[in-house]
This record gives sequence, structure tokens and C-alpha cells, in this order.
Amino acid sequence: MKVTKAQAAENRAHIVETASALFRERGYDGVSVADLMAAAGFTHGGFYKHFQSKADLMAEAAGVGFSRAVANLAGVDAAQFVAKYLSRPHRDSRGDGCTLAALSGDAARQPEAIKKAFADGIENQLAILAREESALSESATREARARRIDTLAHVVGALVLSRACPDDSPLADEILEVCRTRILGVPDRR
Amino acid sequence: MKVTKAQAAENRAHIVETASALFRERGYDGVSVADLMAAAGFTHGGFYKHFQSKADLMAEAAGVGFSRAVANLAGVDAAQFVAKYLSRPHRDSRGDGCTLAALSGDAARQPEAIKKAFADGIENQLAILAREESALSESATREARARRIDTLAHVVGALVLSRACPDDSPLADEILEVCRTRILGVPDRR
DNA sequence: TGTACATCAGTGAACGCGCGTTCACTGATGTAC
DNA sequence: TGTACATCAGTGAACGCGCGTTCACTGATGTAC
Repeated sequence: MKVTKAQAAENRAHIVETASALFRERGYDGVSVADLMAAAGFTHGGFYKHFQSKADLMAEAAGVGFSRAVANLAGVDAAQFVAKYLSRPHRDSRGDGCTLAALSGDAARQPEAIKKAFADGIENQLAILAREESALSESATREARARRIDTLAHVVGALVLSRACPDDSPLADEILEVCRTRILGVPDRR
Repeated sequence: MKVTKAQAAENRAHIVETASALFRERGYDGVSVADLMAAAGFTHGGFYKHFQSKADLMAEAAGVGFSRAVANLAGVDAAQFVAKYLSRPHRDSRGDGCTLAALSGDAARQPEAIKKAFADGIENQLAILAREESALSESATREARARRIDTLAHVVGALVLSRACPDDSPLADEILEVCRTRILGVPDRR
């Protein structure tokens, strides 16, 4: 049953991608190693040929989730980011949505390695919001970073609260709409 | 080993309080029924004399957490609330901190009964932010509600992101300080 | 008020189950000659 | 280039363990007379 080195590397990457989505959907405790390997198309025994432990994979999957987000949002400016972030489609598809919104609550109770991945992920997300900015004075740069941090916390909080409400809850939609309107200064017209 | 009706009711309430704190600290999956009953000073078998299931207790403990928050913040105005909410002591003591920040991520993957408790909890928290307001015109009332929702999402997001960072992370403190400053309009001087 | 009996909160052993991890094994790939 | 052997990704059974939940039992409380 051996497989070429290239194939093995591809399989490993596929497991990490699958894990990244499943963790976002169901949380770290909601996905077993067996679940995950089955979803990736393997049996569970091979897991430890690729990863030292489930916690190891959790940290790696978080990192991949953040990189994917940056790649998927290439060319999107800050206003477009906020509008997409606080949309119902994003709220309702956790599996391919923002890792911060889906798993920050879980990360707070995980080992430092995972929290480190999240801190790096936050910096990655801040970079997305910095897209339209060019060279600035030092104080303007500091101010711009503060604005980005503030906006990121704002949208993450809105999405997290909206998702905590029952599926058909008017409050869930109200949170999304109110925050989108207030952050962007104008209502979304789609 | 039977106990007076009053004592039994008191024990039940004590179990719910204990659960509320433990869940906030460790998450719903991080606290077993046996853990919880031991922490409350009982053996695990008696649990089902008080609750139908662990999920039932989860919903009830969330409700208690939200009520406690409202009671603990009696007489606190919106600005004081934000300053307290985005403080390091609050971030570092999840067990007696905000249930929304600690468990909204978990709630998103739980049964509707628990999400319902969270939606009610959000309304409770909004009421705290409404403290200083008196009678207003209808449009001003709507506007005030939007402002409260927006502020709540903002502070929850900031706390959630700050907690996801490693314990000694400068970013964790930066998030708290930046958001506090920007929401309140002035830096905190403590 | 006193007595006999039913109730039921709390105990602790036991249930089946799924978890993360380990292990002996397979057999195609990669390597040494 | 061809052959013999080592490697190691993937398999599937098995490990010990802790989970949520059930159950027979205890004995003080609550109730009926």
C-alpha cells in the first residue's frame, strides 16, 4: 500500500485542508481523528504517519485556514471585506468561512502552540484590511493599524454573536445588518 | 441520604452556578458531568435527579450566567461597562466573566434550545447598555438599539480575539487597549 | 401528637460507546549494487 | 539497466480511558391516619 513521496505529500495536505474545514464546522472536540481521516478518504491508523498528535494537526489546520483566507480575498478592499464578512452566506457556511470567528472561542482553551497560530492568523487578517493603504507617516501607520484591529474585532464579534442565535432568529440577522451598516456607514443593498 | 426539599433546591441551584462557571472556563465539552458534580460537592449519580440531560443543564447554566451578569452590573453605565469588559482582569478570568464571550463559539454548534438561551442572553446584555437612556422618539429608539447591538458585538469580538492569543502575547493586550480606546473615544488611565 | 409508610435526593457500581493513540502487518516505492 | 532489499504510507484490530447515562440501593424527609 505504499505510495509515491509526491502522493504522500498531497495526501497529507488534503488531510490538513479537510481538517481545517471540519474543525471550523464542528469545533475541535466535535471532530475525531477517525471522522477526519474518513472524510479525507483514509483509515484512521495512518494519521500518525503524518502528525505527532491531534493537537499538532489543529495548529497546522488553523495556519492553513488563515493562509487560505488571505489568498481567497486577493484584490478585495476593506469595505468589500466587511460586506462579505457580515453577510448571511458567510455566517451560514462555517466550514469555508473565517477561522477566527469559528474557532477563537475554542482556541482560548487550547495549548499555547494553537494560540500562537491564532495570533499569527490575526496578523494575517489585519494584512487583508491594509490592502488599500500605501506609505504613511509613522503616526498615521499606528493609527491605521489601530483602525484595522478595531474593525477586525468588530466584524468577528458580530459574526460570532449572530451564529450563537437560533437559525431562524430575527436577532441573528439584525446583528449582521446593524453592524455592517454601522461599520461601513451605509446599508448593504443586495 | 434524603435531604429537605429546601436543601435539594439549594443544591440544584448550586450545581447550576458551578456549571455556569466551569463551562465558561473550559467549554461545554471540557466539563464532564462527573467533573461538575464533584466540583459542586456531589457524586455524579444524582445529576439526573435534577436534570434530564447535560444539554438541559447547559441551557439553564447559560441563562443563569446572563442573569448574573445583569445583576452584577447594576448601576453601571455604558462607558463603565465597556471599560470593565475590555480590561485584563475580565479577559483573564473566564470563569466569572461574560458568558457570550466565553461560550458563543460553542453555542453556535449546540442544539436550538441552547442557542435560544444565547439569543435571550444577548437581549439581556443589550439592556445593560441601555441603562442611561430615557424615553425617546421611535426613530431614536431604533437608533439607540442599533448602537447597543453594535457596541456589544464590538466588545465581544475584542475579548474573544484577545483570549485566543498566547497568554503573554503583546497582541492580546493591544487588541483590548485599541478597542477600548476607540469605543470610548479616550484611553483608559488606570 | 405519635406512628407507619411512601417518597425521593444522593450514592457508587455498572452500561455501552467513542475517543486518541499504538501496533503488527502489507506491499508498492525508493535505493544500493 | 536489472535485481535484491530496505523503507514507510496506509490498513484495521486493539489498547486503556473517560464519557453520558442507568440502576439498585440507602435512609432521612414528608405524609396519611
